[in-house]
Amino acid sequence: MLDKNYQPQKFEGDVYRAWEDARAFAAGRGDRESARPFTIVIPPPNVTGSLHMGHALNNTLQDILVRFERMRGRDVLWQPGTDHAGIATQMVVERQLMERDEPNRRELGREKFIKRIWQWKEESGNTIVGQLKRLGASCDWSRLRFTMDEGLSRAVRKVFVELHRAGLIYKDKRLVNWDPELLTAISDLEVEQIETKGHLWHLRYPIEGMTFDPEDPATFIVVATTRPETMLGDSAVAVHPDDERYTHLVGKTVILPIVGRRIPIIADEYSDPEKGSGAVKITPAHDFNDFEVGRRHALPMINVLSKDARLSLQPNPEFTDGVDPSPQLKAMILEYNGVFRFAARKMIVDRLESEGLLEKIEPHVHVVPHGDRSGAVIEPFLTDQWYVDAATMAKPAIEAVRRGRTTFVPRNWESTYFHWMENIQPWCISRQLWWGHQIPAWYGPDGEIFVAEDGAAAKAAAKEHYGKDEPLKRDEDVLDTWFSSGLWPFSTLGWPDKTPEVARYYPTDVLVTGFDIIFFWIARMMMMGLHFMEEVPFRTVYIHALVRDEKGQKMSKSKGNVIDPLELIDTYGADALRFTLAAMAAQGRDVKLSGNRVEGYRNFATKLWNASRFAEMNDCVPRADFDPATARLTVNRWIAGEAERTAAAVTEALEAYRFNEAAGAIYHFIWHIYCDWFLELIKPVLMGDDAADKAETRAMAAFVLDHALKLLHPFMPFVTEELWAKRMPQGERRDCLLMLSEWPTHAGLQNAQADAEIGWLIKFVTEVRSVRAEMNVPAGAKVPLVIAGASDQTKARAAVHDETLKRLARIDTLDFGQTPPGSVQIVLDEATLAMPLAGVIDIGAESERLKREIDKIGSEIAQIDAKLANEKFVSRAPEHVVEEQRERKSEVEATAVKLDQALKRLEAL
RNA sequence: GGGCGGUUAGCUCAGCGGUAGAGCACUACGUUGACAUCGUAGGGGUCACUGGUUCGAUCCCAGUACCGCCCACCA
Repeated sequence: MLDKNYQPQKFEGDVYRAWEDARAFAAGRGDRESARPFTIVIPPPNVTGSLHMGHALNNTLQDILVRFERMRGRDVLWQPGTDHAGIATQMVVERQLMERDEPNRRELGREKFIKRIWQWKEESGNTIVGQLKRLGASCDWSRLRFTMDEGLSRAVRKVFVELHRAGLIYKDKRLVNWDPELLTAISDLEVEQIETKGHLWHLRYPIEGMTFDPEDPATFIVVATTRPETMLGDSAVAVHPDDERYTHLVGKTVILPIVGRRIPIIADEYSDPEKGSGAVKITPAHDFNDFEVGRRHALPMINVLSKDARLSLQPNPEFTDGVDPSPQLKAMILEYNGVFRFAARKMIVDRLESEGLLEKIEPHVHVVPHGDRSGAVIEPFLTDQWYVDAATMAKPAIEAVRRGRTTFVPRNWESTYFHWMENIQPWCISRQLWWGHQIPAWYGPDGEIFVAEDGAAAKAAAKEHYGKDEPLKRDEDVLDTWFSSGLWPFSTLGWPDKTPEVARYYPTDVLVTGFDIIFFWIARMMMMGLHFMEEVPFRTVYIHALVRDEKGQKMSKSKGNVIDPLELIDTYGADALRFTLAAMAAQGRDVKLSGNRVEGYRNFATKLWNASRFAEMNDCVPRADFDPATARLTVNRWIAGEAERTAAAVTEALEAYRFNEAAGAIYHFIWHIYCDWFLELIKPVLMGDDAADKAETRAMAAFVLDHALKLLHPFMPFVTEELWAKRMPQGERRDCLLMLSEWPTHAGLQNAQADAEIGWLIKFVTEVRSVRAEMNVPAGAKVPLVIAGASDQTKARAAVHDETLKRLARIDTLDFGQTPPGSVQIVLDEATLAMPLAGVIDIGAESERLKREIDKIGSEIAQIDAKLANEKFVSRAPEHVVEEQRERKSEVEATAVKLDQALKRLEAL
């Protein structure tokens, strides 16, 4: 017996356990050995993470696909796992140490700190796995992987070594995005450009050989800068070669204020005459553009900052222009060193101002790079880092998408992918962190680098190189988290071992993810997959939207507009949340989530629950020997056809990744066809006493309900599985789980005659109800009805469905004959439905109603006439469109005639 | 600066070269033998604007306005 109410909290956990107990999620099940595999790798959530709405959407869509294909008989592998998320995780544990007043990271030391993180990971690292289970995710959990598992770490080392050997990984000294708070390099992608109100300082640099006079512009050159503190590291002033204002100065030298260093005025096209003063200071060690200018002109790169963004001036020849520092300079260095960058800015501006070297300060809006994790202003910083030659590796990855070996859905994301890949920069992969894959590179005493998969191999290589054993020191840095994520589609399958899984499940079928990680992740997987597996990692990339709040804003903790999916699951059930996300996941549009939408779909689950209760109460039990194609009753033939059409629509939509259309189709079928009409139409049969009709109808009601449960299962797995089992007469689970049952693929159940007849029936009932309501006939009142002018077909139909019509339209007697005087009249095809309600209704109102109908239909006739009178329309529009209009015209005209007659009858009273 | 997307009912969104749709909200009625987490009926839209293509445009094309996102850019 089903409970009276739908209460998802009561069974979702049990249903999930039943699936797990049956090992229903496992790939390579015995019954699917010869089946085609279907593979999805999960975008691994951070171990630190807990389920947010983005995960909920992402995993719901994957689960829908996976359940759909599993029911279609494929051998499904949905490969789960989590990501070690280098910076994020390290920060979480550091924060925890701080909160607990425990020794910090540095005090602990690397080894103990890493141990601590592992400990944390064991304790609370898998909360998100439990949360994904609550969502209903049918991953093969027995294959759960973590990016820092030994196997995956081995893959990382092998990839590093091989790419290094191929010259695709190299070490280089160049500017990186340096996070002075986290004290690590980060990649371009981890930098967020934030528009900031700042200032533009115009500085006067005195020209050598002239006596500086603030009143005489000929004695100095003005440079504009947003970062005056970096002027200590200037090594040139650049002007545009064509800028006539400055031509006479090119080749001259200026004396860098405060420092006194002599630096050249150079001509370089980088300088933009429109910007600032047209002359720009060049600080190669602290600006990406200046770095390039510096390289072109072989300028010294003078670093004036420390790793934590304090002034750090070295009185070396580079800094002092080769001369011994003066006592004043020494004093200045002492004064400035250790001053934080923004404080230094003020000190320097003040000093320049006092010396008459500050021309003006303008307010200035510009974008400033910030670290996406720390929020700190990023410092371009000159360091040694490891890089991947992304430009080379991108080439096959671009080609693969161009040739359609991997396809994006929706297609337009391909241009985003191409644009980025074609302009890709060297990828900085080293991070000055402790948590992650330590770079497999060792250094000899003379700095020689030995890249090898382990220490022993490095040692051997060193021995061969030096001719004897030398002490080696391992690179302390770790790899960018995305380096290991890039291997995910094959490292999770056991690569570099030649496992059966690699052979069977790679390449994967589809990757489901948000557009925000196209660059971070998709691009890297493409590069790595093509290089190491010589095959794309996935055939299709389905890009879904971002989930926003109901006002369309991105959810964020700071805005406080975060909707917690787990709370929605608690309140409405996982199925309601899943269905909402699927129904709103139209391609190319963000998902704006509102709570009452979820509530609406919870109500849908309730509806289904109650329909199942109805089936239960009426002994509508599936019968193994029942063949829906043999149904005799029109209503049963009709519903079978509708079920078949719906299956086709859902299937087609899912194949095209149109989740919202698939969801819409099954929703409409269950609620508005099966419940609203079919169940109402069969009540008289079920209450009646024709045993054969009853048996057929029960079997059909059960068959179609099962069919609907299957179609709905990918979207609402819990309630469908529960109903599948519980509504059986024994109240016991069948040996077969719904999730492992077969997807409906019937054909030949449609029947045009049945469709027409039930269509007529529905129109009949709807029209009568509508007119009753309009005429204020009390809802409870039963009225007589006479059908005038009925054809034989109509008479037959009315006779067969006599009880149904009476029940649904609230009619007490249903006869054929002439329209009685004083009737409310409805034109239905060739017939007129008359309800003799003289005395009950207002004749005037009825006459008004008929006139409105006549007006409406008149304007439609006019519209059609205008079209048909248009010679161009008749000659140029496709034949079937013209024919359609002609047919429509004759139908509508016939109706108009009948309406006129009806009105005349009424007025004749 | 480069690119992408959006503008359809009060709200959130589908859709489409030929009668404009859903959910929620709203109004009226309703304890009809699954369901008030419901049923029946109803109101509500110049499909942002301007041109063009077409027999016909909400839909295709161009432009405009507004909104949003991505990439680039510390003068």
